[in-house]
Amino acid sequence: MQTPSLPISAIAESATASFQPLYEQIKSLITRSLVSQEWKPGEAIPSEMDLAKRYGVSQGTVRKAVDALANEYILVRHQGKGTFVATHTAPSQQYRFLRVRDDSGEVVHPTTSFIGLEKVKADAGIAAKLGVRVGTTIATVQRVLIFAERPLIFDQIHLVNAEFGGLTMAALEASRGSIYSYLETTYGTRMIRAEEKIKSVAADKVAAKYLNVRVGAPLLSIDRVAYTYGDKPVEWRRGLCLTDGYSYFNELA
Amino acid sequence: MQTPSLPISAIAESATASFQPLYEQIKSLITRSLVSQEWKPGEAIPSEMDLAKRYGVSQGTVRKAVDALANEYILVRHQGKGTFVATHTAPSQQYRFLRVRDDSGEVVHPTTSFIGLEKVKADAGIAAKLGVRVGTTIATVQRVLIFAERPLIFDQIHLVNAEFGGLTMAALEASRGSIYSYLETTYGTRMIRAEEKIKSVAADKVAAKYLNVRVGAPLLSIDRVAYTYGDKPVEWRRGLCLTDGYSYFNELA
DNA sequence: GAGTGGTCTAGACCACCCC
DNA sequence: GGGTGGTCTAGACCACTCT
Repeated sequence: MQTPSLPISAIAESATASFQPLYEQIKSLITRSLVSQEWKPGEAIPSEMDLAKRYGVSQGTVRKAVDALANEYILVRHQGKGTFVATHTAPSQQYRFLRVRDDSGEVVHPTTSFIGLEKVKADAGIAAKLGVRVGTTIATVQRVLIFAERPLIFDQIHLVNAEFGGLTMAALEASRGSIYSYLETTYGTRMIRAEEKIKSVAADKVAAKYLNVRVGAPLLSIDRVAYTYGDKPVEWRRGLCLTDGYSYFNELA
Repeated sequence: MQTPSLPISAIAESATASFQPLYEQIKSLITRSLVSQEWKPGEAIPSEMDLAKRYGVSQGTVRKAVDALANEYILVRHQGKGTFVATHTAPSQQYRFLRVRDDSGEVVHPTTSFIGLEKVKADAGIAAKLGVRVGTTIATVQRVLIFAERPLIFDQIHLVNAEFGGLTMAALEASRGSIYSYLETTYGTRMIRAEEKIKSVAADKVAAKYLNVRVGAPLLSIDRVAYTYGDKPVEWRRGLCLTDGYSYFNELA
């Protein structure tokens, strides 16, 4: 059969000029359920057969949609068990976006030392990066990441407060893990993607103090905007990183 | 039918303990033809139906293998025309691995100024990175990349000479494009993947001279090993990069 | 054994390109 | 019109997990 019973959005879809494959529509529908937290990080989603019935398409089409989401690390498949909403809480996933490793390529798990948390009003620069109005309340976290006893990264992390109300220093310190895993378990918001801009800068007084180097020492400045489901930006951070014995690793394909 | 006529390698395969899906085997067979240059960069490979007949599998299985290779930018599909071996020669692909853009994210196409070419014997460090024996002849190219009239990157590029015999300054200068597109058209060797290690360093005398900055200015040091078909390393380079008005962009997923 | 995802096949029709 | 890749379906069997 070539013309399947169409999913809910199909009628609206066919009215638009741009053609969208069925599996893309299914992908959007699944994403919608993730945004609405029908299925939360760590939980199993319905089986492929069930989803096929629900959306009125074949199992193969659901499979293609799930394949795409699994490639983006939004879902995770486990043969014989089911398909799960991806999570940052597993130890191996705690620092999924951290590309700094020791020079040999060995992954080093850092510990965190929190410095402070304050709520500020967004200026034009940060408002643009986070897609909010100027003056929106932003939570700013300062911390140092320590690799093998050495302070290596000084982070300033800016979060949209509306998304993460009630964030406190005490809670962060108690969480003892990565910020992302805390935000995920507490607010159900998972970072699925990020963009980084890297520069080489000289250490200023503040960075020099926290990283224990002289003013003027060369550091990596790593700017990051992180996005949650539906490509919504929710975090902007700047990390200043010492690269003495450590490097930023990247794969190009 | 569940048991298809098996591809050539299947008998050997079934004897080994590790199971490999058919489409992975097809992928290897296609890769083998790329390594042997049966199909060269820019050329079309046989249609999916033809490949299916050739390997004795269904079109769907060939499709899955080609899908994987297309995702790795090793092959490129064109609906209605065919599937082609990917190439670095198209203008948009000339600088596929170059992640330096101006701060707004705009792609800037640099021009090249070659400084010199010499052939040297590999020391232990470079031999390890390129997977060759110590003492193997290496061609070392020095150049500066110029972005909007400004010298921004000073590169030292090391190539396995055996792979690229007869490389001359004159040929490089005449090529007027990226090194990769020259190597690809001249030697049929295409870079399919690369790994970079980034540090922040202070400019030394040489870099300061070529980049027109003071000694000690902070620069990105970008180390790269590039691999061709079959994950064979053939190039190691170090670029020293000014990040004044420009940044290194990265996508994390 | 029942249920899940993983692989493979066979055949249909669509969208695109070129003759 | 004929060939190419792109989408979708239907059904089979395999591999893994849990009970």
